Amino acid sequence: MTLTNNTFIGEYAYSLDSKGRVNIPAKFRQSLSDDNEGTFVIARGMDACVWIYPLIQWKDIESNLRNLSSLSKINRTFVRNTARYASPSTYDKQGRITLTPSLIDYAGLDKDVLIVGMVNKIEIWNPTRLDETDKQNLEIDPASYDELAKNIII
Amino acid sequence: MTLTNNTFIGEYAYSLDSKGRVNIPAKFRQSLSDDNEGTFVIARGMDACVWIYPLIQWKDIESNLRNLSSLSKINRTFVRNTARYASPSTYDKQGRITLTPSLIDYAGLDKDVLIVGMVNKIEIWNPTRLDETDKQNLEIDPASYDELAKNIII
DNA sequence: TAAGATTGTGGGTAGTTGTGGGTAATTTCC
DNA sequence: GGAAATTACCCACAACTACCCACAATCTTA
Repeated sequence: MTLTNNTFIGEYAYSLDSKGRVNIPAKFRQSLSDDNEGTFVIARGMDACVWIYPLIQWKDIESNLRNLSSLSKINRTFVRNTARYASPSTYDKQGRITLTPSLIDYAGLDKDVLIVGMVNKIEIWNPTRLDETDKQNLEIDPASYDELAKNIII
Repeated sequence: MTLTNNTFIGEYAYSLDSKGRVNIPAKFRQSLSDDNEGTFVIARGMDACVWIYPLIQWKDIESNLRNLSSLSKINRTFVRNTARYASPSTYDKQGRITLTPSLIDYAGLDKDVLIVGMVNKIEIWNPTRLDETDKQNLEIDPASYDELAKNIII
């Protein structure tokens, strides 16, 4: 059963092989609409993980970046930080994408990885790091949850 | 996999040889549309790096410069600084373009260089200088950064 | 329950890519 | 005009990547 196109939920324990390849869960691949041509864009996450966007989602980001004039220093920095660590990756016949050494290093990935659906994108974690991050986030100020509640109905 | 035409993302560690040549990453060359005829325009970056535009992108910039009245002093200065150090460069059979000594000097380039995709253009950095620039940019006011991020959903 | 299809994982191979250097053509300068 | 320097073009090789095949485990279906 496929939910909405290009929407990803759920958590999967997969493995990263010696060539830097990870399988994209079949459910996620099925959710990917055809206009993505089997391609994702991998990038640095804001947390210590890898972010994976469907191609068309990324194109949206890209066209926003394109409209930022490089005359302004802050724009240059923003574009550089966003684009620098991103790269397209098409999955092979087995459904795997190849991660860059730089991203594997950034996310501290080892053989065992955790793949997490984040609705409009996918995250790849070192399980240990995700645990640590979870613990830190337990201390989130309840007030900021209240703030969130204004914007989303659960 | 090719993204949009004339769009460049990702970071690559390449080398500048004794003849002043740098390879343009294969992914970037594939992204270059045919009407560029394998030609880039190299210029001084606003940061301490070399900027590389696809030819047709540069033509666009040229026509914008053309529209700046030379009555204003700042316009004259801007046009002069932009045009002065720019020059076209076609890549050879191996995919390399030749940089001018003036630009190599300006960007302080050595053997090891970092090639960064900036969406509509390419930057070539001395890795050490980029590190330094990154550190300086940490001091950017977070508020203005957030302002940017507000308009771009990542 | 059993057979078939699908999915995740490992590894081999051929083609591509990055890098160095050589030679011929072109330009520059005296 | 001719010598020196520079530039453009070509070849070669090593490293890497993309593509292919194989197999075991799981899920689906009759």
